[in-house]
Amino acid sequence: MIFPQSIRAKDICILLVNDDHVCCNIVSNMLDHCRYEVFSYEKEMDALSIIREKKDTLEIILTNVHRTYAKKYEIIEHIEKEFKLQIILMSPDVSLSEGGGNGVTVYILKSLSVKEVNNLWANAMAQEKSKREISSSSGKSGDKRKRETDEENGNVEKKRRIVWTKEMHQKFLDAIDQLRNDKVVPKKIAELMNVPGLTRENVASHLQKYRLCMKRAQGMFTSSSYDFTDPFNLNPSQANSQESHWNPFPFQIRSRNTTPSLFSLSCYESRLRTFPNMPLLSKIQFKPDRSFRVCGNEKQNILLSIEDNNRICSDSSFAGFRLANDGKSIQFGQNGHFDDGSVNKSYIQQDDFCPEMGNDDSTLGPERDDWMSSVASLLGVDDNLPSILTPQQPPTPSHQNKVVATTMTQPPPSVGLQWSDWADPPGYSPQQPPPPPGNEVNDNFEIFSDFISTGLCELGKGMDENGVDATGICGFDDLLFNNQDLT
DNA sequence: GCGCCAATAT
DNA sequence: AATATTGGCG
Repeated sequence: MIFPQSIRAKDICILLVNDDHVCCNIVSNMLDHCRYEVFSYEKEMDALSIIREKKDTLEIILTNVHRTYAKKYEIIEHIEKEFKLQIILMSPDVSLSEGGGNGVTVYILKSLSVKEVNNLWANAMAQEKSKREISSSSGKSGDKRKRETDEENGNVEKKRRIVWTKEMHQKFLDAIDQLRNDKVVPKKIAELMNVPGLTRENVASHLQKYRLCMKRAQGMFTSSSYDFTDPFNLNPSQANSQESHWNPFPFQIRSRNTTPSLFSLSCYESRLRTFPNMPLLSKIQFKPDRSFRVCGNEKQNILLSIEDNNRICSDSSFAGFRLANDGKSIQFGQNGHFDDGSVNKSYIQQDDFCPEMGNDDSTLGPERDDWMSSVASLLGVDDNLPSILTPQQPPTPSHQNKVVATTMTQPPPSVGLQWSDWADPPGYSPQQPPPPPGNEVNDNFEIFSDFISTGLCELGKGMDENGVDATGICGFDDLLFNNQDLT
């Protein structure tokens, strides 16, 4: 763990010692909004050494001392004694606020609400102000020296680092959109955005990065240009608009999620954000006794495959989708086996839908419904997916040893997505992978050999409700694409 | 002076 | 990591 080197004196410098990310986020957002700096740190002991190192710039310690941490009082007292810093303690543990913990200025009981942070912040501001007034009136001479180097007004107002909030970025995008026929240049964008204090340089810098992202994103997909109107990945997000940091890379996702019991496919979410105006596919859930793999090929497409009982690519376990090489279509399908042993490699059929989702072929369980509506939302169609998914020509066992690729009906053209089967993109020649040891037939390899290569990654580990180890979900941050770590 | 880009700084 | 700054060039 490396503490940010950029730590420096601002109006107030706070060290946030926290292992609770929700908490961290709330606080961070608040502080960002107030233009204060906050640094989070996870390990108490590490934090202590940081405090020692940075004590001259730190003014408040905001800490979430975990109740299981044996030395919690020690730390608090230590901070108090050694550094004479304000301590704000957050804890879910009521008893902490009663006994022990000398030197704690404010207690916050978790979980934390925005309102509480507001109050806290007002409090901290007030304290700081009075402290400042005192110190500036008592140590005038020292201060003056500094002031004088600032020349005259003493109000050079160091250029405020602008924060590209989602709103601002949206304005930025809107401006570009308005300029669609004109030349898109920083000056005009800045004018159209009409944000006070925003300079041409600011916009130029942002534009530079925007274009860079565009280029990278384009490169992700094959040849043809894909219209990324939102390479910054902001539009479809319902996230807190106050959030100041956005993810410049379209396909990154949040951190690893190892929810036990039921996994939700967060990686899909981020994937789908590459499609403007498309609703997020937020929930596809799998039973925990299945394992997942996310594979990437050199074209940066991804898909999700499901292992059956920890055996890779066994009988009838595949579900997933991938971006077609036109960059505008999504292909998805399911591997199905017929009674006579023939394999249907690429269709989605209503009646034996998603056995790997934990449903019996005949069952229309809630999970299936979830899945269906997820796919529906993925495709931007209404929830009546079954009618869409009904194959035009239902595959029958008579298709012996033949790949059945059922073409689906078209979704509304507005979405611009095409149903298609798993056919390889033109000009694509898959490499024959070595047959996996012990597996006579490996249908998934046959179909998806292009995906299953060096980019393959094992997903996070999780436990199911019986304590059985199950492989969970991963994010793109675990993936290597083109041998490049994208994170 | 502007816009673009890459490199570099904060 | 995100943004700013700078310098070179058209």
